[in-house]
Amino acid sequence: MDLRHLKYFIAVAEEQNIGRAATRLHISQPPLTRQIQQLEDELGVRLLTRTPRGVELTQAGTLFLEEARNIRSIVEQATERTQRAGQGKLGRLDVGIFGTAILDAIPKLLLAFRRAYPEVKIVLHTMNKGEQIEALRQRRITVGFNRMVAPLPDIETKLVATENLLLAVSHAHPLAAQSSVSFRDLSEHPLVLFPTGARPNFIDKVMTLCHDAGFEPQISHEVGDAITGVALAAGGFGACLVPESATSLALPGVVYKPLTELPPNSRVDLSCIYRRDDRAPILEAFLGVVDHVRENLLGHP
Amino acid sequence: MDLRHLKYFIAVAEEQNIGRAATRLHISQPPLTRQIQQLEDELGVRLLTRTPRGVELTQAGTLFLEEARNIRSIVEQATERTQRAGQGKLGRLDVGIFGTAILDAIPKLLLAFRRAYPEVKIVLHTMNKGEQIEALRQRRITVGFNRMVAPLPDIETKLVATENLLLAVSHAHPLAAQSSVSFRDLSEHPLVLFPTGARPNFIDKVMTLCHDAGFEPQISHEVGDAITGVALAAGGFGACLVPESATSLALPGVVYKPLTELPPNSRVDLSCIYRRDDRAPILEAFLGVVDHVRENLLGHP
DNA sequence: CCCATCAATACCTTTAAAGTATGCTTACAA
DNA sequence: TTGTAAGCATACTTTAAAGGTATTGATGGG
Repeated sequence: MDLRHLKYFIAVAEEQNIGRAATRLHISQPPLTRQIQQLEDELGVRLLTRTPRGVELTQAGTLFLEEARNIRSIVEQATERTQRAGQGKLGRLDVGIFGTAILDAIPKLLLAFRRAYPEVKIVLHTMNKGEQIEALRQRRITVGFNRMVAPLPDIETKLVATENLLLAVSHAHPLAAQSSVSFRDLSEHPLVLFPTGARPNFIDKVMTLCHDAGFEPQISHEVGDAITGVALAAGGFGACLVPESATSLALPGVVYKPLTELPPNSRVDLSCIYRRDDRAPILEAFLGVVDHVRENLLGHP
Repeated sequence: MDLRHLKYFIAVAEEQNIGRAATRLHISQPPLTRQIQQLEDELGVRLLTRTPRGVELTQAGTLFLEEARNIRSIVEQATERTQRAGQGKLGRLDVGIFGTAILDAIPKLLLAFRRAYPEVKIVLHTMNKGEQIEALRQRRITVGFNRMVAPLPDIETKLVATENLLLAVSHAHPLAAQSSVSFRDLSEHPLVLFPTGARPNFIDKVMTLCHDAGFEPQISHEVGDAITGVALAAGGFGACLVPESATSLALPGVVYKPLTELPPNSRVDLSCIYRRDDRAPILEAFLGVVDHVRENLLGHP
């Protein structure tokens, strides 16, 4: 049996007349007669009774008509769903997230993507940089978000945004009282740095900036993530350099101070990473949204 | 698209290798490659990524695999259901019923049929003889049950059972006291007859029997149906001749007396009627059950 | 660097679907 | 009753498409 048989049978059943059905199907009558006979033979069931004015359905034929219409509609739906999946409009996107970006840039991006592709299910996985790269290679995620990604042969990197550096300090901290804080002022105060884990990371960035500015930073603590860092700053354990998006972390007792006289390249980048060989339509769609959002929503130089 | 494409795609998806899938499908590799390409072209969707070791599914391909399996299973089910319908095992049987036979023979028959063909829905329609014939011609029913059916060119008749005549009388009736009642005794007593409506009917049968026995019956009342007739007999309005199956009607005050010295042909028949040109498998099935039940369950000479 | 594996392409064969012509049955009308 | 028209079925031809064989091209492993 064949989908053609179903189409033909539906036409014949609806016209109650093989000749008219043939006209409607843009074929001649004899092949249609034969296809219907073939269908009946294959099922071993008489679907039509031949009358002098045409044909009429048997009980089995009536049932088969319903079934045939049902099958055709299911095939149609399957086709459409597959096509939407092929256009990246239907399916699932596994995303690796990490760091302060989840406080600002990532939600904006994901919301924009969801608005454009509402039928794509977004699954978030919190993992650090090394885990993200591993997960990309094993195809457990399709995109990851991270900062300071070193180039890799199989992983493509796409800049999503750059942010200014701010200083998080307790309101009791001496720098909190200053109307403006220069980057060089940091040489006089112990710093809380983050994150620990895979290098190079934000710590290396800060160290480089300090060296470029001509001083060696006093390191108070190295902690795992921005939240811990800001919390320590709030508790007076030191000043903490954070990307702009961390200001969403409104912990009690914390003030965020802008910095003046920053060395060049002091902005921190947020990138998304994905397999260079991945041609999945959902990824293409996502990267399109990234481009679009970067131009419209996120701050950049 | 074609069911063949689905079958081929499922094989390829399961083998993850076009060559192996071709072997499994008993065709060679190139046509299979082409059929898959054709499917992809038609959908406009890439379903497979070609790898050096074979192929693997894209996200859209994974979705389409599910859809394809689903469609095939639905087609399979539709085929089976249609075949069962073609064998009279699935569908609907509209039955016209009437008279005292609904008290005994018809329930036995319908129960036997339901046991043999549990997936056939039986719909009962109470209608008299004329209505049954009309309904058969209009195909509103497929079989009817009746007594004393005159031959008709388009309606076939099949004897289901014959029954003896009994006399229903009030326990206060003079005949109730006799140890045996002869048919000729009826000449001395007024009779309640039924049914009114389409002739010839049971009334004509009784009249003919009386004439054959050499007397003119005294007619007390003519009523619409057996239940009314027996009720009148119970009330002392006269004796009422009934088929054996009416004894299921155990109205208070009624006794059923067998008759002796009955004239020949005194048994009453129950027949089923159906369109002579009807070849519906469910009807064939039903008639088969009728034959079977008549031999095993119902009394006959 | 070559070989094995596997998909893709080119070209030919075979199957089956579509077309044309015609026959057969039956209802309807003269 | 017979002629006629409508409509399905059959016989035969054409054409389109599925399948086969041989070969090429790409890629990872030894």
